[in-house]
Amino acid sequence: MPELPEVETVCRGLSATLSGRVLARVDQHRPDLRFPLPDNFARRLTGRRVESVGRRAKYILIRLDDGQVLLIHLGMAGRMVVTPPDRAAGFAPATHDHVVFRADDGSVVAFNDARRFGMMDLVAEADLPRHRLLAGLGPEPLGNEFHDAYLSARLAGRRTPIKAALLDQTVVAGLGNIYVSEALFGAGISPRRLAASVAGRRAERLVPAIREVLSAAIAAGGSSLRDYVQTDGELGYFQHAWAVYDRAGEPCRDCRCDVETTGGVHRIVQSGRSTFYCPAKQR
DNA sequence: ACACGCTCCTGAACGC
DNA sequence: TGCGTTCAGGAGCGTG
Repeated sequence: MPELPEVETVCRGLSATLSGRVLARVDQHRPDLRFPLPDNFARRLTGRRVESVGRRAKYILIRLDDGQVLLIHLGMAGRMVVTPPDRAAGFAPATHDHVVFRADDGSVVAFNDARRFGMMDLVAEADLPRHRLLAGLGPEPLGNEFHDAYLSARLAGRRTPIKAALLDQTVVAGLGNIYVSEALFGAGISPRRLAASVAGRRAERLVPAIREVLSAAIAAGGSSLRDYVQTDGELGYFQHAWAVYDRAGEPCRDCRCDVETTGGVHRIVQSGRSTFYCPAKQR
């Protein structure tokens, strides 16, 4: 269930494991994930040195020494399961380990994705900006290009709920269902409000609210990075003390209002997905 | 350009 | 115990 903070943490873990290492062996166990894997996928990766591991939106970018970039999206259930060298002897792929990377120090990284909503591609660095999966992405929410003037401009004229607009990766790249609910709570904005009406003061509140929610989750992920690398790659959401997400009927975080009369956190469905919010605090 | 619904797939959590 | 149903999630794609 990875959104930007989870992907960022995965990247950091992968960087610690793979940066500078040579991919000694790559095993591909099926021809496709959500899309077909590239031709000669395993062969093109084998023997390549990993130069760096980066991120764009929810995509992992693994740069290789021949100018190729391995592009990975974890979809909804994808995980990168790291097995360190001292435990890698006799490694056997688990169910749904679709691609297994072995580094020259003995580390094993398995891409496990039961639902196969994940994606991988292998592209030349020069073609990255034009790649069909990356070309339309909006700015990074933690970057300088994301500010209230930009957001107001992008939301102007849009007659869809702000919840849906923030899930649109061309508006801002990296938010998912959970952090959108959390950010709107932080900004005191109702998820039902039309996107076009989020301007001025509200946009000024929303941008920092998004940044704070993501930054806090990344910080929480950083603290669990050691576990992530050393154990089984289990990687749920870090911030399980959510303010509103998955808390229907409970008081929102720090809520002073009476649950008996307000009903607490409300759950509604927008665009077929759950949204959680506190009507007393979000307008 | 924008809005919306459908779809991919599986495991977990339910109800009977 | 076992079966069936529902739900969760990201985002590309087709249609209006």
